[in-house]
Amino acid sequence: MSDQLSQIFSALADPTRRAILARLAQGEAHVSALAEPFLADMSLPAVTKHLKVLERAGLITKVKNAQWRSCQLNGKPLREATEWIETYHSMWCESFAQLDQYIKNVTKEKS
Amino acid sequence: MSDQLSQIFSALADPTRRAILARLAQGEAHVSALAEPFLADMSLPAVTKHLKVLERAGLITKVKNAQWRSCQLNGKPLREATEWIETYHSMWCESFAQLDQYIKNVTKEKS
DNA sequence: CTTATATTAAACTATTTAGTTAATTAACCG
DNA sequence: CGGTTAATTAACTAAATAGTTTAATATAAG
Repeated sequence: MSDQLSQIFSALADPTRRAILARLAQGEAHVSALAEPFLADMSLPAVTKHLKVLERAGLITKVKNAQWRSCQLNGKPLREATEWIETYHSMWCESFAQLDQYIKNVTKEKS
Repeated sequence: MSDQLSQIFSALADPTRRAILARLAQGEAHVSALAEPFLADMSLPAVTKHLKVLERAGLITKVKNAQWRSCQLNGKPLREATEWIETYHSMWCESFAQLDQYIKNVTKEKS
């Protein structure tokens, strides 16, 4: 699972991490601010770990600013993820593969 | 990790499963045909498990046809995945959040 | 210099995941 | 019926994941 695309999708496969990204879509924020909504459910080191997953996937970058780490969202990996999906999704929807197959099945059954 | 969106992204976070989906985008296929390109690297039960992950995520459906199980791609979950990404990706790119933040930082430093 | 704040690291545990081999089910075919 | 093909299930193992608590680091501020 070491390829970039797998890491991106894997990072997105967690509600906490998606919520963090949603928050960052409104602008950068430091770790404590990002962690605050989750501290009822999990510890701060747990959030740190989620941030590390997002960082390894390239979805966020951290900028050191005094004792704070300001996190910001990185659009490129998200684009790569949608591009992968769109390639095959559109192939499926627009290539009439489904219809082709349907016709094949019908003709096979008739013979 | 039981929510639908997490299951979809988690299913996509594996190169074997993405390859299976890519194959299915060209039309339906039964299990042995799908497994064939991977049998040098893994056993048939391993492929069966990957298909089960895809099925649980709603990405494929299996249709029983004699002793074959014909698998076909299901577009809807892929659409849900892209929709989630696009919501936050476009928010990030078009809302000038980055510029806003930049201005805030600059003015803060000046004071 | 000491103390408080922000964040990460270390060490550990429980659960999930991805794979294995061997056995089982189910349908077809001579 | 008996054998073959297609696919799954069972039982197991190794590695990864998500969380915990405690300890460490680094910067700021009195």
